[in-house]
Amino acid sequence: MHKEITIYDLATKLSLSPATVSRGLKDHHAINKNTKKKIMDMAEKMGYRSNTFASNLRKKKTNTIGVIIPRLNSHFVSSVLAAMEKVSNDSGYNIIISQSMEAVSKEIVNAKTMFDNRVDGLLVSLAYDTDNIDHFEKFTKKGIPVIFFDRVYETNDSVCIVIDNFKNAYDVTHHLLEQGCTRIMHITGNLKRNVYYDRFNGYKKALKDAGIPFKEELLLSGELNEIAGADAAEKILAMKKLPDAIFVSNDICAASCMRVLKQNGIRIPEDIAIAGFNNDPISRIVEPNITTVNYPAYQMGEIAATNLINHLNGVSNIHTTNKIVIKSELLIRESSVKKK
Amino acid sequence: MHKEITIYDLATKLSLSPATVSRGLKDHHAINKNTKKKIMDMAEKMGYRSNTFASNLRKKKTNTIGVIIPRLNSHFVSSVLAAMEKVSNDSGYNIIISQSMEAVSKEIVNAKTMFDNRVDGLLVSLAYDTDNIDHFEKFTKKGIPVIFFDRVYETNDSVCIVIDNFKNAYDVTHHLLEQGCTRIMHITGNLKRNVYYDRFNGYKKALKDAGIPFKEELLLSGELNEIAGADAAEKILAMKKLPDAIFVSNDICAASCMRVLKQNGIRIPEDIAIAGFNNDPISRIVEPNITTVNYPAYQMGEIAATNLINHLNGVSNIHTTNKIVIKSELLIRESSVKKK
DNA sequence: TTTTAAATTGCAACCGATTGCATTAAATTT
DNA sequence: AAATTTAATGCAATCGGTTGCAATTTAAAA
Repeated sequence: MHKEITIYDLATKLSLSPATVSRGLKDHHAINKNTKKKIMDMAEKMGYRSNTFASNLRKKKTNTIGVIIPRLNSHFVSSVLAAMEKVSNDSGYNIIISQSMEAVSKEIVNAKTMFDNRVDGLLVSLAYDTDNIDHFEKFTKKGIPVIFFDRVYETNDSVCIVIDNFKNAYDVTHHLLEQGCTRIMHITGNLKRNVYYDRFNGYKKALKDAGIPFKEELLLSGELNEIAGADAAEKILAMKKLPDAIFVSNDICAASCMRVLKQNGIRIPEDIAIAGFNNDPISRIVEPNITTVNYPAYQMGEIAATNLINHLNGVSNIHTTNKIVIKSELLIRESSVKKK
Repeated sequence: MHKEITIYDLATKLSLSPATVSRGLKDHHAINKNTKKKIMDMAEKMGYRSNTFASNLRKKKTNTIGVIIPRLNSHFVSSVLAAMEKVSNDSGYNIIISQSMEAVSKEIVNAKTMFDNRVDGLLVSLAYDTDNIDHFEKFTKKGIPVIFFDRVYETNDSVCIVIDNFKNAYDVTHHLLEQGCTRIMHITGNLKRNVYYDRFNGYKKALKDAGIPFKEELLLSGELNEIAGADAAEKILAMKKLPDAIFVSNDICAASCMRVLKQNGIRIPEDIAIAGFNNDPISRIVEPNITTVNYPAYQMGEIAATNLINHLNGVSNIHTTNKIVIKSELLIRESSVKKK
């Protein structure tokens, strides 16, 4: 357990002032080349490492980005985080992650922690039941940039990165209609949440445009996991009149639902066509492959992090941006195509 | 953008010394109850928030745990991280995450960053090609605890948290043998890595115990993703003599492989039995369900983080521990059971 | 050669919380 | 009433790097 080397040690060793050493280490223009070299070499030799706190304390900057996500349990979230981590890391930023566990209450606590930890910026995907973003106000008030992605809450001054959920859902529904389906069920999440709300509206609009009335009984809103998928299937099987298509807002749930349906003798897509959302790997592996919407998660993470960092570095200003919509598209696969 | 409130501001306002305020805020015993109350109230009222850096600088502690993982792209890693985040968060620790992208070179850089960021402790799952852990020496030299999990490197003084890969693989293979399979293929990852190496040995041992010689041609070592699974299937289909069982070291890969085999008319498990590893959700959704090994990822994350934090808090000492083996077990499902 | 400008380096005051030790006031004991 | 504890608070140094401004040295211009 050696003693930690500081710039003072280097300064003494080199008969220089700590100020010069400090500047030399960060390649300050006013320091002589040779002096710089000497400083660098000595730092290397003595195993010097900069003390982040001292630096942060003085500079009032942490080089840390906070990320708040609902839950770390899906391929989608993993991909987003993977991208954020990569971008941040490449730019010398660290990320600290916390899960709201889908609850505003926890989200509020997380936000406070991030605030107290003085993150330089924040990337947030909201919890299920978050219906206002007051708990992020203190950030903006202090000039700390906050970017929402995927699960967002749009206001005049919030910055959001999303896909066009309305359009995608419209496209999915439209596609199912084209296959001749008329009794299309929609299984989705909490309608308070923009993503599910928008998709629901896209679904309704497509029905309306096709002259088909929306039926309450064909809407199922709840969790969107494996278990919920199986439960949904049971409910469907118990219906008097079966749907001829199901549009699920999430692939895992869709796959699980499909599985139970198949086990009960329902043929996919002949009896019931199925479409999911996200392009989760599972959608490509189950049989039949599930028609879905390609949600560019990695790209979304990349864009969110890049924009935040560029803003922090003064390269660009996100406050001039209100919303970034990432391209996403329908992927038609076997589960929804009714052969002639 | 208000000015930040410090203990000096509080001190002035209350006509106390900063020292008293500092102690009062952390409930120091030598401070009068009423004084404490006054301090707390004023802190609340003025919107004081402690400056972590100043505190860290002084205390030489960051309350931050570093996590290095190969890649954030699997259900397994997500679950581990989810648990680590939860445990850390509940104990007032932050976690910073970085991905080695399966490369030692990056892992070394990540370790350095973590080191320079003065993490209080480190949780690591090694990259594909890491074959020594010298880059973590500086941590242990400084008394910073490092715990390896899943992908570990065992030495006398490293602390590892693992499952019994050898036994699990033995069990899987044994089970396949019991089903009457004799030509059992093994698809796995880089054999340099303990997990794959151990599984491979478990597989070989089971064969040996059954009096079946190991055949090089039945071993396929490479990546273990969706694409690799499909590729493996193609290779298998091209074999002169097909295997009658496949033991894949990863469910995603197994599912993908199975899918291609099925598309080519191979019946699972009749023609070829299949077993995977991890109990990824996908193994429960594809048809047939894949026999696999239940890898308690969440629990592993929990145990790793808990042990580290307990050590940091002086509740226990991990250095007396060498290895923790978590219980895991074979889950027999349709993909491997040859009906009579 | 003198003046002026440019290149280097140093001084010293921060940034905000923590803590060993000293001091003062109040409570107990003798 | 004097001596001894105990309780409560303050002093001041410390953690290590940063940065505005001054000082010094060196090079270029007059």
